[in-house]
Amino acid sequence: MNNKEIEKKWQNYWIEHKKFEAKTNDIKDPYYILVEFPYPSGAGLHVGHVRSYTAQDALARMKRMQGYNVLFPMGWDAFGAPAEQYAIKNHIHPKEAVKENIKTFKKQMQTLGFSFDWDREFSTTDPEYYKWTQWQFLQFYKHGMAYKDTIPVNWCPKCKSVLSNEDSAGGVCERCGTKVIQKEKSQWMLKMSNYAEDLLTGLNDTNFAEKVKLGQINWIGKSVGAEVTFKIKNSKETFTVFTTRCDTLFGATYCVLAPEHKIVDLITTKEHKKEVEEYKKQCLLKNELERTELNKEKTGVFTGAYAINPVNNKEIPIYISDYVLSTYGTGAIMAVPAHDERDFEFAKKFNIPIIQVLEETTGKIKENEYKKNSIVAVLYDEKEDKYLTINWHEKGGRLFIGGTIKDKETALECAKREIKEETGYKNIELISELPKINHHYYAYNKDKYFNIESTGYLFKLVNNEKDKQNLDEDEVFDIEWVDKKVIEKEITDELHKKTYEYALNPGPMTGDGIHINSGFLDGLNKEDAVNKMLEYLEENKLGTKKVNYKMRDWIFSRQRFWGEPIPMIYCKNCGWVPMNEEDLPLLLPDVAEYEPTDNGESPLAKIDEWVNTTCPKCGAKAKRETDTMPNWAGSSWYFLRFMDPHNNKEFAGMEAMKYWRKVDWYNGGMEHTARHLLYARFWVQFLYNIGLVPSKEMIWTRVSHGMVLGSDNQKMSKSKGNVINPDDIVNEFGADTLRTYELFMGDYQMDCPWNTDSLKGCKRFIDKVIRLKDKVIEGDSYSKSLETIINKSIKKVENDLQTMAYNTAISTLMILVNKFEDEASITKADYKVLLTLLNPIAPHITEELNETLGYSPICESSWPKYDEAKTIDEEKEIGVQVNGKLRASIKIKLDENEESIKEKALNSENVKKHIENKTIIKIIVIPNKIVNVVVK
RNA sequence: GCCCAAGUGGCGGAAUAGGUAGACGCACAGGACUUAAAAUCCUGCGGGUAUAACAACCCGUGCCGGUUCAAGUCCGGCCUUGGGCACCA
Repeated sequence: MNNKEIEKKWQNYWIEHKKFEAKTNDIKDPYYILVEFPYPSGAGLHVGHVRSYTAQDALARMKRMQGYNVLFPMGWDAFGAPAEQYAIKNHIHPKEAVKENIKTFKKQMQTLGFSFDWDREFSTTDPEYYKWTQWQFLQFYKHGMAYKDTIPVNWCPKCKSVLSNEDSAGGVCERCGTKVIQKEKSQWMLKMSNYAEDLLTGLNDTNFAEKVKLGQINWIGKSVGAEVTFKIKNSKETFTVFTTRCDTLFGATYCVLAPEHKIVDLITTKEHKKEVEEYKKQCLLKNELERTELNKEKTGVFTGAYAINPVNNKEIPIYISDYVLSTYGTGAIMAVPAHDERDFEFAKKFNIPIIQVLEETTGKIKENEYKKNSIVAVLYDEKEDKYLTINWHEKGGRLFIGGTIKDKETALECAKREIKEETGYKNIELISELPKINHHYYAYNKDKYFNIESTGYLFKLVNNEKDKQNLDEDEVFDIEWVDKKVIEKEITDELHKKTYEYALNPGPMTGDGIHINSGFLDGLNKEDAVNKMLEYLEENKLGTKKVNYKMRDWIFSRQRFWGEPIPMIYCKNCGWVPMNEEDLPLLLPDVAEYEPTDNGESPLAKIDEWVNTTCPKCGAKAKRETDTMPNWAGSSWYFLRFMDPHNNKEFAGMEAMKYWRKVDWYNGGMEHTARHLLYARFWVQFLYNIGLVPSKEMIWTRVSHGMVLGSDNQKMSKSKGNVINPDDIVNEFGADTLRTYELFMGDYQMDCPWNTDSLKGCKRFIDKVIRLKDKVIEGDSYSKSLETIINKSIKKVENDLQTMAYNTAISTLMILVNKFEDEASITKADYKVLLTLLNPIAPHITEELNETLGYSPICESSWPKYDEAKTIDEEKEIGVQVNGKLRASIKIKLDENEESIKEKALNSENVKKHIENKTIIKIIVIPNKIVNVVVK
């Protein structure tokens, strides 16, 4: 028989005998394996799909043999724009296109032998399914979790169409290239922000990969801070800012309001009205991308108003700028340019004072320190690209110019004086004053500990004119101009090093340190100062502790045809009224035109007989909502439906869900780990809170796979011509070869390029397995010579399949096969165990070969057990090192005593050579691993 | 800019807990079988010094430094690539 016949034979066998049917309430333990259901595109199955489905299939097949009741379902996430586009073009109903595509996908999946339970198949576009998606939306609405709000959307003025973020990448319409603008639109929203904290803490009840959890955490974007209220000079208005750094309040030198902030118009003075109006207008013209991406240069205008800093009553100017978002926090900030990147940039541009309130600390703090103020001056010669340094040689190494500030002298005067005294240079120009540093050190010549506040300066050399130096007796050093490299290598003093860094990269100090210029916070570090300030604000009713999240509410409306209709009705008398639950599903109409309307309404808006209805509450004439749900809706709960797919009374029965508990193993693409998973968890948590699912988290482990790239290491795409069609591979090499190769190609969780030559290697491996059958002799126990490697292999393959190390599972089997080949004959038992271990990966050929041995099908047998004692070699070769270098290897018996190992090691010829005339300091023996002889 | 992941032969990739780096496969080279090809089998395959051959030695897991008897693996500092977020105060 050829490949195709064998594959067909077994695929039929599995289906006819319902081998993969998952029965709810089986007495066996449940195990739910889920792989993201695909969008059935016209392009057919991608080799990337094949990789993850095969991986999950292998796990499912092994788990079944291990005695679990495995639920391994498949379905279709078939709503979405491509089907709608196709429909517009060809004037057919998208459901027809979807039907065709599903047929293709399913056929492809079946030729690959995936062990899905097809009895549970459904599509999100089935009315029996989306009925429940709509029903769940109504629950959101009834529990106050869905509301309408006006939100700006991406709008293409030429296509007259609302665009998703993907369709408007780069700020232009994907189809016609017109610049996308923002248009306000009333949309349905789900109050997901209410769940921010629960979605965060819920992660503790999951076993997601760390990076997946991190993705969730970042998306939620929790930050703890304070809201502080500012009064306005000569006005009754106040405004509140959100800050995570209330410890820097003494350093606030201005405030910024988002241009959309409500009080802008109320506080803007007459003199500034025009500018403010103009700026606001500009902001409106910009689309979201321009506001965010074109952030090279800060813009903004002064309102003429002054805020009163509540901690020191200083008057500070209020600006408006679009670098403050109206949608986050309070839409207003206090700006601390000395300690925030953005504020620093803005302050530099608008010449706003910068007040340092936090000093970085360097050196080690000691008791009984003497305090003083000093400077470090960096003098730069632009022409030579060199810096002036003082070389104390052994007495203190290389430093910049430093010195102590005298009484009645400013820091700047001190810096200039020191340069002149120590080096003689007198024509210098100040470039910048650098942030102050709090430094602790020990002075050998004085035998004292010092704590200094050092001000750094960067000067430029104007010319080489010099006065005579004016040195103390103990000041013996060389003055040297050196370049960057020397500085980076030779200046090791922490204070000078740090000063140099500041000179090189002017910017705010955003790290930790100790507070200065901060009244009651002086001397505290960041954390303590934050807490103390919070206390102070709350005591004096100036502000409160506050938590903010980046995560916003979920915009749930799409102006599309091909999505679940939102089951809401607008009545002039009653407002928005939910449909009666018993009237669900609200079906999509059977029409053949799907062009959007000119004003950006969904295509549904044009279908009068569908739109016009009566109010469920008062019976008056009313209109249906014409927006549909986003693609994410149907996929937010499909894994629940798989637990009870034919239920026509509920979306899924509690009993069934309690039996299956949760998804044990969920595999999907990395690109979905943030949003899809977050939406799904939110959906489940809501259902849990209203008592409809058994636990708050319904997914236990989430893992992600790498992409299969083209052989050119690029993403596969038609335009690059590097697409591999799985059908071609199955035709030429067979499904088992393709499956084996896809798992063998590399680390499952990493991207990996396709290589047809490598695939041929897997074909060779399968052929070898087939040829082994000629060596099989009777015998129902393992050959003595193969016992150890067989036990080892069972252990390794079993372990690898459940840790996604598919590639090493296969290499283990290759090693086993090579070993079998070396034998003159192998027993039936030997062969059977090989076939069973390989079966999850290559199910067809292994079933066929197994049948020729006269055994019952592998899918009806159980997974082999290994004997731990027989997985260990009796004799082992270990390395012998001398001073960490490998010099010999010796054979040892399992658990041989240390003395005898040492003796063997020391007696190896090459080891003897290397320890000759040397003293053995110690001999390290790591049992069964290595010996290291340390000599001197 | 920030966060995450990854850098190992000609290539895909191994290396469980710090313990013989390069498993397994591909490609390549030589040989066997064959009229021939395919298939199959055998041998070699990180770089270098060296040798008739063996042995032996040196270097080697992105770069620099550290910890350790011992580092691909741990620590500190960089560089490069890929992915995610992107003015979130």
